[in-house]
Parts: sequence; C-alpha cells; structure tokens
Amino acid sequence: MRRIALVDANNFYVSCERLFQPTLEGRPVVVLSNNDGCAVARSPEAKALGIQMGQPYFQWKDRVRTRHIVVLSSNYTLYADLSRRFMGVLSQFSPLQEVYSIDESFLDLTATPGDPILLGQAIRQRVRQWVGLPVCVGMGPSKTLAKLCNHFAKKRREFAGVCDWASLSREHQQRLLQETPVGEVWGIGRQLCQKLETLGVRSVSDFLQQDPQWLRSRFGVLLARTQRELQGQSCLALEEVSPPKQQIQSSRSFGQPVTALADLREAVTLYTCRAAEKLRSAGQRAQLIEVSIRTSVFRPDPQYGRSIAVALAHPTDSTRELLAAALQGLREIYRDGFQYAKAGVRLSALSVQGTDTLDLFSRPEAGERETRLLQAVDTVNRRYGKGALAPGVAGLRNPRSWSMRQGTKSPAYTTSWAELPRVRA
DNA sequence: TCTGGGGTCCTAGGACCC
DNA sequence: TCTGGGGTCCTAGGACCC
Repeated sequence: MRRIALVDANNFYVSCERLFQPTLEGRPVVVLSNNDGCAVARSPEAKALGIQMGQPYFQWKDRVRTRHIVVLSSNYTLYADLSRRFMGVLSQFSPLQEVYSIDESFLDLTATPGDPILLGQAIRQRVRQWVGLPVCVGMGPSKTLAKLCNHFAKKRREFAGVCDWASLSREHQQRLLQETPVGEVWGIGRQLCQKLETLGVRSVSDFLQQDPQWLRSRFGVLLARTQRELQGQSCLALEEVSPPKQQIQSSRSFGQPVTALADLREAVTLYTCRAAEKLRSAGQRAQLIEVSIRTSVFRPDPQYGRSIAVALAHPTDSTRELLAAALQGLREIYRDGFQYAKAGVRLSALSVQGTDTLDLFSRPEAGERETRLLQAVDTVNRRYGKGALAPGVAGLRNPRSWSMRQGTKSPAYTTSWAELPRVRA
C-alpha cells in the first residue's frame, strides 16, 4: 500500500507575516488579496471573529477598529521565498515530491521507514524549527485521502497535527467519514456539493455509498475517480516534474476605474511584458495572445466586457511582437464611455523553444539580436526590480493612477538588501 | 464607494470527414 | 412521409483547485 503525505502550512500568508512580526502572534490577522479586495488568509483569531475566506474587505472593515484586527496587503515576494525554503526542507524526507501549490506539497513516503505518526511529527518539527512555519500532515493511500487526513489533522485537536489513514481503526475511519460534510473532499466544490446535497448525499460516508456507475453518468468521470480515491485506490499519480504550462496569464483589477484608451494601453503593455517574461523564463513560445477588458461585474449599470484572440504568424517569445498584437487587439475591443475595472492578457498555443516548426520564410538567425536584447532586459529587471525597463508605451508615471491598492504591505524581508529586518538592540 | 489572480480539466455541441 | 454510423477536431462554457 502506498503512503502519500500532504503537508500544508497553516494560514500560510499570515504565518509568513508573523515570522517577521512576532507581535502578531495571538492577534486576529487578515491578509488581503491583490488590490486589497478580499480576505485570503486569516489567523485562527480572525476566523473566530467570523471573517470568511474570500469575503470582501468593505464588508468587515467596521470590525477592524473595534476588534483590533491587523490587516495586511499581500506580499507575494515574501511568501514565494518562504515557500521555496519550506519545500526544500520537505524534500529531505522523500525524493518523491510534488509541489502542489505555494503552501502545500505531496510526498511519497511509501519507502520511508519508521512509524508514520512519528515521521509526520518530525516533519512538523523540522519545518517549524528551520523555516519557522506551522504545518499539518495528512497521510493516506491516495492523494485524495491524504488531503482529507490533512483536513482532520488541522481541524481535530486529538490528532496533534498529524493524521494517518492507515493507522486509524476501521470504526474510527467510519466515524470520521460520517461526521465530515462531502464538501470537504478535494474535487467537490460549491456547485457539486449543492447538487449532491439535494440528492441526499451529505457526508463523505453517504458519498461512498453511491453507485459508481450512477455517479459517472450523472456527474462525469472526475467525481467517479474521486470516489475511488476515497476508497483507497490511488488514481492520481504524483507529478514530480510539473508538465509545461498550457497558458500564461497576467491580469489585474485597477485601483481606480479607467476610462481612457491611453491608460488601458499602459496597463496592457505592462501585463504583456510580465506574461512574456514568464514565458521566457519557462523556455516557451506563444502563438496566440488574448486581450480582455471589462467593467466591474458588481455594478448595476450597463456592463461591457470583451476579449479578443490575436494569432501570431509564428510562435514567439518576443515582447515586441506580442505587444504589437496585444495593442492591435485592444484597439479593436475598446469602447469609449465605459469605466473599466480590469484588464488582462493571456498567452496560449504554447510550445517549448527549439521544437517549433519553422515556416518557409522564417530566418532564425534574424532573431538572435532580439534574443540578446530580451535577455538583457530580463537581467536588468531581475536586478533592479519589476518594470525597471519597459516599453515607452507603458508610460513613465509610477505609481499610475490605476495601480492596484496595496495599503499595508510588509517589507520584502528576505529578498531585498534594503528591506532586511533589523535587530533592535 | 469598496468584491483577486492564475491555473487545470472535462463536457457538450457543432463542423466536418468517410 | 420515411434520410446512418462512427469518428476527429475545435471551441465555449463550466466546474474545480489554491
């Protein structure tokens, strides 16, 4: 029987912030999404105050002062760096690792000797000591069961942060399945949960009793697979090497509504630069770029939103070529007289560099100067910060009138010499 | 007044083929 | 009046994840 572990950091963003501001321990802390829009991470104290995951800031803003909540803008540079260290520590426990997201990782511990619970505790302890983050460990014969056990490890005190499916008695397993709502299962989201509930399927145990054929025909192959995974049959492989991306996007909501085409051009330019940078660092090329703009979906007045895909003559990673296509697309979909709230670009039809089929008229050697130019731009931007070098159409104002709101962002403690934490004497 | 960003995969339906 | 069966490919939309 395989033993898959899922290691997941507790309130990851909040824990990262607390690491550098220990005075935040024990206090309600909330980290906001981009543009200071919604709550995306909450300390247990903030959860206890009833602030929901994803809840818009303005809906609970009045509680900030009365309940002394600490509100922080998200600091992805910091979180990404701590995530890298966290994953590094985990890799010491098994060579078979799948980094699943910024704050969680699967490990195949099948071949790792020793008592699983003690092993889980050792993982917790080492991550705590070496990186400073609190984590919980769930283990099971499939990824879905490992996820579910991680949920138990987090929510139920009796597990002390580590839950291994195989170490539980049959009765204990049954009780947990009966007591857990089906919506907690990985792969069962809001819509599916609602549909299942109207059919009388409320607990994970109910779900396991459904006829697989019926599940498959009614809900599709994914849910049937989820059921098998919960029965202990491993259907999802550990993906040690992440497959090449199929799309790369960059989009942002604006801090202020935007009406002028010139401002949208600035935004689309910056997003295209960012997407092209990601493309190059992945060693990929794109043959399709899609531009989208839209007004706020939350306003009652007439809305406008459109996207357009512009095909390129050949796969490219050149900011210049991608930008020309993006701005041409933007011209076609822009309509005067609307208050735009968001814009974005998406690159797709991606191929790995060097595997492209050249057309009759392409001259690969002509791209060499451009390649060197782009490498230089990427190097400068890595050293001097995002957007240090950008096309002129991006404009010179900074911050821009429409830049996203980030009212209370913490310093880049671990990635910028200028922002290193200082030790007070 | 104020509501994130970046991904993946599946399915249904239409166009088209023999 | 009555008009097959089986396949591929593409796209849009919808669901899921963190």
